[in-house]
Amino acid sequence: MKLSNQAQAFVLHFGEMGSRWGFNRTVGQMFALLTIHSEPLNADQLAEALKISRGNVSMGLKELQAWRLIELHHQPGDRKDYFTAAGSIWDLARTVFEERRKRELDPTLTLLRQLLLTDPRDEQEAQAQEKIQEVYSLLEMLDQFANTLSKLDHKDLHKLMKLGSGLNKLLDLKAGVKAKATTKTTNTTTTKSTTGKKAK
Amino acid sequence: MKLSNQAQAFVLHFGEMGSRWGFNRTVGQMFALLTIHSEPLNADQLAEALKISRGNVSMGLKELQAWRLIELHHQPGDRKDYFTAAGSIWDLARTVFEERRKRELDPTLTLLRQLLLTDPRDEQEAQAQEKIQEVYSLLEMLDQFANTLSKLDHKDLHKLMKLGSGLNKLLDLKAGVKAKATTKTTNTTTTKSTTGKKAK
DNA sequence: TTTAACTTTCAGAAGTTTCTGAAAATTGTA
DNA sequence: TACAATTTTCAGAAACTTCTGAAAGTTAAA
Repeated sequence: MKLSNQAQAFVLHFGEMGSRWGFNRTVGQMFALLTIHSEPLNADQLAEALKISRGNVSMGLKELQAWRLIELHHQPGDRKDYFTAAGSIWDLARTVFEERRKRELDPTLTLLRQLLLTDPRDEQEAQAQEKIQEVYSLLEMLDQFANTLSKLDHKDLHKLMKLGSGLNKLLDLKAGVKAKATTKTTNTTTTKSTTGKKAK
Repeated sequence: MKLSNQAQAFVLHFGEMGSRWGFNRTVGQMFALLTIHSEPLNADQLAEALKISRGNVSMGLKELQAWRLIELHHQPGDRKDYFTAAGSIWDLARTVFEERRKRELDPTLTLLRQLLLTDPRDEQEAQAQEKIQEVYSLLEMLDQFANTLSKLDHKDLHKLMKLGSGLNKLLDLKAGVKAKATTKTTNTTTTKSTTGKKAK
């Protein structure tokens, strides 16, 4: 398994960034590699390509399975386990999204809900309670929003893409007036579609 | 500085979660404390309340300032620096959001854009390129979306909250009467989940 | 059965991040 | 200016995370 420069750069970058998205460097690399490589890969291939130990690969695969980001396959006449990324890019992004929501947002909401149940004992606590309520409202909104987003299918996603930065317009549309033209000119960075081909 | 149970719970939780949102435990705690405490606090008070060293507080404050999440104040006749959270909860959330986008999404978009410039040298690379294009499209969409969201003011936010999970309706609304010819096949792949416990 | 092909586990090593506290730097007042 | 109040820095210690590789475990086929 020799990686092209392209694949190498992609994989290394997702290793660094991966830690931001909830998994460690090698898990991020493994996921990136399984994502750009269309053929299934086995543990030895991953270990060789990423130059990491076999044991590390085993642990990484376990974690990626816990995240439901990879799928196990078998090749006829070969006892090795082969893996691919589970589903389309959008499926993967959605899974990461959803999983993080479960892990990061839900526990916080649970705690805040609990804190809001006890009555404040003095002025100080009353003010704190108010802040907690605000945080709670915001996070709950985010949670619902994420929930809705993650339920969208591929088609809806494309609609949303086409709307682009038109969210403002949508808000106006739904809410009626709002004449206050804040001149929010969302400057849309234009993609240079280099490949010519429209992405599959 | 003695924290109420309520404050204690809030602060500790945000310490744990904070690391997910891009800063470390104590920075998360400091931020949480400054957020629920309505009065400005100085470095010594933070150190005492959170039981951490003075030096650590200094570093944490520096980081919070870099994130533009806190504000410096002075009390007449007191040379100490006092800090409060910068703005409303929504302002804070937006700042965190925006800052993370800059740090996490933008570098990735830059890299992917670069990768898309070089022509694939074989079939394998062509397929990889396609995947990269897909990832790029998705992330760019997210980026624009986040960008739009972070520009919404408090009022728009409340509208959005009221819409709640009505995003679907909005999508239908905007896209015309496109009949539901597309049956939503929401869950595509069901992984054979061995769902082991997360490794210790 | 037994064996060989393969995967998983886990103790300790290596690497990384965070924290402390004493010393250095900065600042305001007299 | 001198000094005291305050903040910042940073070397090393402590805490935490990740990685390796040998050994244990599992499985399929002979």
